Amino acid sequence: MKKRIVRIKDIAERAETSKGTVDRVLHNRGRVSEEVREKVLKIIEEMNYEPNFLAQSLKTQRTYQFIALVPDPKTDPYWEAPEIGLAKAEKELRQYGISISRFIFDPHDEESFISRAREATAENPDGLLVAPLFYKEVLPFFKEWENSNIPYVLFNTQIADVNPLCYIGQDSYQSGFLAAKILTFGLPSACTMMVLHINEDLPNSAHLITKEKGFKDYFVKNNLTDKYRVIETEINFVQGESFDEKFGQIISSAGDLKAIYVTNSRAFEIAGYLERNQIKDIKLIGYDLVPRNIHYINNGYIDFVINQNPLGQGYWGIFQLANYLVFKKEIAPIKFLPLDIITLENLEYYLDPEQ
Amino acid sequence: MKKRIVRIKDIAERAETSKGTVDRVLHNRGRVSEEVREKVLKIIEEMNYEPNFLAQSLKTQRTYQFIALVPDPKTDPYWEAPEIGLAKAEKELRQYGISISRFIFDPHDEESFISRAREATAENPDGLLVAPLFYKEVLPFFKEWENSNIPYVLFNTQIADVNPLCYIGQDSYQSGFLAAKILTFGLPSACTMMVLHINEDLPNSAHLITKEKGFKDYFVKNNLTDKYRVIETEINFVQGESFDEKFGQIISSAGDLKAIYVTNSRAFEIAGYLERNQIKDIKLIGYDLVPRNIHYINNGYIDFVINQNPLGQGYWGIFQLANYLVFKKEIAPIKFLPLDIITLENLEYYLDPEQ
DNA sequence: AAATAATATGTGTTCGTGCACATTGTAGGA
DNA sequence: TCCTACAATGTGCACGAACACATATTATTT
Repeated sequence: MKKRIVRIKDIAERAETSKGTVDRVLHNRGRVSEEVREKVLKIIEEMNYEPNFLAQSLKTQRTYQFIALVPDPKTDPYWEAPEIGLAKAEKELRQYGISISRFIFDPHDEESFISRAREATAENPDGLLVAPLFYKEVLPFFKEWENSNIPYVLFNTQIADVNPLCYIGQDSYQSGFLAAKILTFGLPSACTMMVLHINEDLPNSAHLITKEKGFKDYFVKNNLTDKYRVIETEINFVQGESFDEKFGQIISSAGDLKAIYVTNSRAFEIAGYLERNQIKDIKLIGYDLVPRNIHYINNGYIDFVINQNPLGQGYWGIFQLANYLVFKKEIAPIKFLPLDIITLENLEYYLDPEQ
Repeated sequence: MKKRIVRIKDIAERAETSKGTVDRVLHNRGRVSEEVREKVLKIIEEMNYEPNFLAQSLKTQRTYQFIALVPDPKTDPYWEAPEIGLAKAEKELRQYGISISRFIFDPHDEESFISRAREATAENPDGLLVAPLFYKEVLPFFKEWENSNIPYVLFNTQIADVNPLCYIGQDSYQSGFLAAKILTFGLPSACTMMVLHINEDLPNSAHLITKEKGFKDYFVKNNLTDKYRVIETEINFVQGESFDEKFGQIISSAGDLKAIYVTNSRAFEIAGYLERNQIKDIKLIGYDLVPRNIHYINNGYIDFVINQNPLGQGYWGIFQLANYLVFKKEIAPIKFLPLDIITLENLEYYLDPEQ
């Protein structure tokens, strides 16, 4: 069952022509009579020719510059993970001539995003990976990139009605829906649950609203609105201010509160509060394996987190660009990463970055 | 920041010698004076030479034959998934000269395993991927493979005190532990839980015993033995026999039964029973996304499954062989795949085989 | 000292592809 | 009829590594 590799030379022989001509047919370089062209195409089909990727890549020595337009990891530990994924992809893809430049912006500063995006565009890269945190600000760049035919991959934040090469991330709606399911599973009796947005600029964060909607819809779709009361709260945690006092008031006015669903990776703020006040009968669910969340999973104040796999988002984002540009694969426009449910007992298996 | 690729020729120039000599140093082919050898090695180090994998692979045209010694998918749908993973790895690795032969055995017949393993060994492959279901029978083959220096990767069933290239699969103990956690989370009140082994030859299935131990230990370690009663049952489901009657008796004699933990992928047998008898207050947790389990997750009779990611096991198994033999990477001796918790609300994201 | 053996080092071809360049073929204009 | 223009086709080199083979250098024997 030894599969003989079909080479350009083999095709040329069968077609009674030379490898130059076959090459011209393969790459549509013209200067081939229609008659020969068809004959060669037919034989290519028949012999099931597949270009030898190794030889191709060795010969052309083509290099690809990708740019990752991502938030500064120093501002929020969440953004450390995509960088790890980027680095992993970079390492694996270097031998194919792919290099990745980072253009780092401040996730709380639109202006910094705009100037970094300008710089990135000026570099005229072969592909872009973008965390499009600022909806309004990023739109004109999409246009620009489309005009210059630069494929761009979006991750973390899904944006409707644009045409990226693909989106990589989670289904925000469904992740809210899942959070509701888990909490309901653990709280068979009627109670109050809270959706909590911490330190977020909500009008600019459509995906958080989508999570909240998914969470609330779970109760509607399962006819549980009479049993559970869902309240929504926003809170800003400012260093130095008395968070505990502020949040204590919120809790005491919330009635029979038994569960809190934090829509971003800052569940550790609440876990800290619960620990300081020795509150053990409020279930807490949040997002992401950032170090402080891991700490509170380990000591039991966070019950579950949903892993958004930010590492995988960075990794797959770059890989999709490579798949498209280098390996010429078809790319599905959306790659939803799984909604991993993580709790103390399966935590450690998600910490291995090798995965 | 353009990284100039370092070639053998570059090293030869810097060392004032020829590429032939550098090549001899690189491959320890001898016939090089100690003096030159050291100089070349030093320069290789200095210039940070990394062989161009593409050129290497193109030139050598080395082919690798891997053999997958796996159970017949026709006997149990669980075994369909590793085959999909194998096929995926095969496709990605074909261009590196890797081919995979399947040696399929009957998972209920030791003899068929032995004869397939004999045949596989006789082929003298470059690497083996084995599901070592039969502990006693597989041991002598490990010896043989080690003597012939054939690396072998184990998956699905972990075996102690042998030296595979690596093991790929789950931590059975921890998965039982996790199952107990989930059920306890959903059942805050005291009740009885059942560990159920369906159609299994227990003495030959150490990993199922390990799961059971993990499950039971959860209650011990969390001081819950007074609250929850855990019972253990084995049942064989034979086509045609009245399963419902047999199982009905088991249930009714079990007292306040509120949860069943099925240790293999056959939770669907119980789900079917629960559906036929319209029992809705028994939580059911099992393993794996086989089609019939998916069916019962969708209609609510299975609450959770833990995904053993059999597809990933096949995929990674082959990839580890390739990483070791072809890409010369270091291989960690154990690769535990995550304990994915799957329920209706996040099911679909685990069904995409592309992941 | 010359012949031979043994060791050390250098050169050239090959893998499959892409592309530059060389060659052949043919039609049309002088 | 010869020359030119241009389309059609063929040839050869390069990419980086591996290996066979050729050549140079030194050591050993006669």
